Amino acid sequence: MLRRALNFEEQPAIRRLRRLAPLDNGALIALERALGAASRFGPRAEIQVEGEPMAEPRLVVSGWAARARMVSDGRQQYLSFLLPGDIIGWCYHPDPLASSTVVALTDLVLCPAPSDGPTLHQVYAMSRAYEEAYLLDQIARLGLFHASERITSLLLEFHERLSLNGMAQGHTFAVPLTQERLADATGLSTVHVNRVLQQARRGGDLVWQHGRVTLNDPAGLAARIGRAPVRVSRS
Amino acid sequence: MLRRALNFEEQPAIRRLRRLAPLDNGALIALERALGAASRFGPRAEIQVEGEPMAEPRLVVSGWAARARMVSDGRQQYLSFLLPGDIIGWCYHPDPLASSTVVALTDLVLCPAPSDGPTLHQVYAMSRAYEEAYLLDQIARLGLFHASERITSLLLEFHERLSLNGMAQGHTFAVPLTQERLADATGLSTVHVNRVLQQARRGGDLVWQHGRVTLNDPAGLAARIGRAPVRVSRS
DNA sequence: CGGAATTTTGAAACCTTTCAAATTGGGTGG
DNA sequence: CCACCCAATTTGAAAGGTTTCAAAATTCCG
Repeated sequence: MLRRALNFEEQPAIRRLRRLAPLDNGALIALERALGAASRFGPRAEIQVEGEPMAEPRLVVSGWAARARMVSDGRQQYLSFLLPGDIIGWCYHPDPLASSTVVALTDLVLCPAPSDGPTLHQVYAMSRAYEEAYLLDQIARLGLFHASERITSLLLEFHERLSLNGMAQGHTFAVPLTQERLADATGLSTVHVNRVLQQARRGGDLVWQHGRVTLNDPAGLAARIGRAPVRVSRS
Repeated sequence: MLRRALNFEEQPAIRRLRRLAPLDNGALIALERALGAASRFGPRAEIQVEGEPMAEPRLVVSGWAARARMVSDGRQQYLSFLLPGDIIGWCYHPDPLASSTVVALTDLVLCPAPSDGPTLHQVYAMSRAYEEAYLLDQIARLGLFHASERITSLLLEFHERLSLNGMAQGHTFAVPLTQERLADATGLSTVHVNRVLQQARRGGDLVWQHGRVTLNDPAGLAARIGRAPVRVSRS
């Protein structure tokens, strides 16, 4: 039992939630119980479909997903990424319709997001604020940046978020995305993503091998594109 | 008194809020009182600054504002537009920091957003949901669309929103933006916005004169770019 | 080991930006 | 009411970044 509890608190999802706001015992118990009701999805599974009623809110336990908009000719734009510890479908109004499709990018484990008590509401509110801030970053990325800056900026976001939930090892972290998906996120063509990535590697900015990325100088890259860490609350 | 009350309900801001959710008498009274405490800003006034603590939530009574990200070299990207009836700074977590700068684009009148009772909370939740949906649209616009589609898409958004709050007359509505600002919103250069707009006029898609836009066939334009009206709730 | 998915390459076409200058338009003061 | 000025729009030409298409090379997985 003790072992299990320990393991529980080391889960990236729980780590993230704890960093957003202090969790009391009741919240931790509710979360541990919710984890027991987790369900599993394969890559390309659609967790939520744009325009359809939203399901109950869920917590990403492990794996990556993306919010996406698709257009008729098959192209798609990733709006944001959902990583372990992120919340899907938390809503403040009745009868909500999904404003985006959510698709699993890897094997994905979700569990119900327990909503007992004000502590968890607090945490979800923080989570929501971060989510919105990253949406704004994504707009600035697409509207203001060139190809290589877009990719740098997105990788820095991954690094920041994966550091928060304990999934980064220093400047290294797993990115389970193909270049095609990176293109869907950055509004570029796959071919161009490939070329820009090669240039970044040759320039010594990063190493990308076997699904793992190492940013050689995250702070330097951030400075180069004028990026500051995302903050949503004073405390 | 009766006259005043009538005028009150015809304000675009109030019209919008009423469409989001039914307002009970208490809410209407609170709103009318809040309008009495309105304050006025000139173009370029900064209502909120990215990274600084957020002020109390406010309601846009009249005029246009934009949420923006700026970079050091003076360029800026508009993230979204704030029109009469929109809410600025409504937040669900404590000690919030602004994740974007809000700047007045015209003469702007704001009033405190009253927060008495569940009715108004409901309305603000709906407003928030729309705001997020339009942010997602903006991402898709920048990531997926070509110049002319971006502009069309944005004008359709304006038309939709200004219809909701009663500020559109059929297919015609005021757009108090210069081409330079349209460029800031669409991630294009001013020069290119100019050329695309000329083409749209010559193609008979729209008329833009004296700050007023007429879309000759909104539904046709929407179909051309695959746009559906934004919906956030089933009801 | 074989087959599918992913990454890589080349060259040409395309869209968009940049720069600089001319033109138009709107508002102000004389 | 006209002259003037500043802001906004318009124009041209050249440079630049990105896409497209098609095919080759590589990697991954069963």
